[in-house]
Amino acid sequence: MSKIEKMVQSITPRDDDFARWYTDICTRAELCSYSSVKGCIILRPYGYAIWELITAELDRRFKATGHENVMMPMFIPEGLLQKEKDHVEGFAPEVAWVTHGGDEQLSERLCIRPTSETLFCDHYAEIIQSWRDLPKLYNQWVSVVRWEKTTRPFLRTREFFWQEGHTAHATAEEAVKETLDMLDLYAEFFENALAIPVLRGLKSDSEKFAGAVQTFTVEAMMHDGKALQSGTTHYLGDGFAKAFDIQFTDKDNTLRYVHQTSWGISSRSIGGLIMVHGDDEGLVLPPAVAPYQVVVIPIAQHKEGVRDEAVKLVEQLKAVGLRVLLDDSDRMPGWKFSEHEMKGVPIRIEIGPRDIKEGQCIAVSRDNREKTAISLQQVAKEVPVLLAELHKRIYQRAKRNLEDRIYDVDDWESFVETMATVPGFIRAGWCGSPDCEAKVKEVTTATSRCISGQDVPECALCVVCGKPARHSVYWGKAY
RNA sequence: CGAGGUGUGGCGCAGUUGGUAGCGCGCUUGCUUUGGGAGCAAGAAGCCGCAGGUUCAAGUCCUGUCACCUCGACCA
Repeated sequence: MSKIEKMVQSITPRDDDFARWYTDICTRAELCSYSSVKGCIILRPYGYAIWELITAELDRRFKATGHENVMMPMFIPEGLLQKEKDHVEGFAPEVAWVTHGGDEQLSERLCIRPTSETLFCDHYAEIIQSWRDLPKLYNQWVSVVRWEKTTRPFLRTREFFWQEGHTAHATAEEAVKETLDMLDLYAEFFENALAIPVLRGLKSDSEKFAGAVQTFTVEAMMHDGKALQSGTTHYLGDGFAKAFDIQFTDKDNTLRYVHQTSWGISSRSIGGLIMVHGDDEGLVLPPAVAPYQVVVIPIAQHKEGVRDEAVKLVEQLKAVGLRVLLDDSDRMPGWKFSEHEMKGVPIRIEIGPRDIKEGQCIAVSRDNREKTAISLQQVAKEVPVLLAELHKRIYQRAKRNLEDRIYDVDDWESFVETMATVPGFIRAGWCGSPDCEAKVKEVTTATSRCISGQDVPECALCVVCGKPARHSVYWGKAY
């Protein structure tokens, strides 16, 4: 069997079967393994390292905007979950229950948190007395459980890892501002850390969070044109406060209910990274969340001086704060190239006897495989530039993919036709009626991804019923 | 929950009319190699998902059961 055949075998080509390509990358790049429980994955060291970098990037942003981390229990007593009517209706079908402690049946069953609004509310009712106690800007990094029927690594798992922010404010205005500020923070994170451009907007009533007044979302487009809801922020109003009796004495000595928000980003974002940037060679990681930003591969390292030069190179790069791996294993160089491409390492540096003679090394960018010869004295200066350029390139490529595949359509027939034949989003007017929205879903399987913040032109009509449009909506098929 | 499919070394698979398990990759050790997945040699590793049944004899046939996969349905 030829070498080329071997390489082709190792991973399903992206355009042949996107779904298989995706799961191939998950396992071949050693991000995760399937566990013995359906829908629960094992995050392997490489996958977990990416998640750690994602959490570090986000956590830094949360702290900088005044949020504090806490840790709530993982169990919610049934009675507590049921306090807010819409909330329990939304989540009840997919919660896992604990019914026994040892051999004894519990007097009240406990659900394993699918999300923690109820726990935070219960706690807030206890600790919030005065306007001086507000705002409460809490966040937690935990896993939650939702008993999904169809599961896929990272994209939809029964247990997943996330952060959930929960805040309580004295006024509605302040809570709404928090909701929008966090939406902006999420969008900035996706663009600057993950190099993923997003659309941000409001969810329709049928798509919003159970118990929320308004849900905002950042939606990303995957390489195959499907949408991935990547982060949501919810304005909860005072509905939870009333259900949980979270009141405070305001400056004018009257009792008021708090106004709340919640917001989350999950390990699903790793799935987004794969599906936005990956190619037939494997993963492509943006430098900010790459466990190794540079891999140094010595060629013929047993030869005089090669390993020493490689070690010096690594030290230079580490000294400027880069995450660097020296791959001095006894594999063949070609094997190492393929392996680190599979893992999405942004920059590979080759250094062999030939280069050392020239006083240089060869840097190869993962996304375009372009080779640059760099003088050994200049690596610490040049490599960060290459990393920044790579980030910019993969962001721009993803942005073109998003923008080129948004279609403006104003009649129902072309809407159905476009949705059936062309991958991507459709931007079209919507009257706001749930019936029209439901019809889109029924006929095309696409859903309203978000309502754009832009004003609707006077003349615009609902693409379904033809009545005057109240919103401009992005429609698409979603993961 | 409906329809279909698959369970055999770590992974991917073969196993014919029933006769007591094999291939590729990977793994271990040694030597030679090293600029796109190296070569040679010697090794280790499987009661064939589980439980019954038929048979002199079951990976293979029958019954039951469990798990997983695909497509639907479902999925704040």
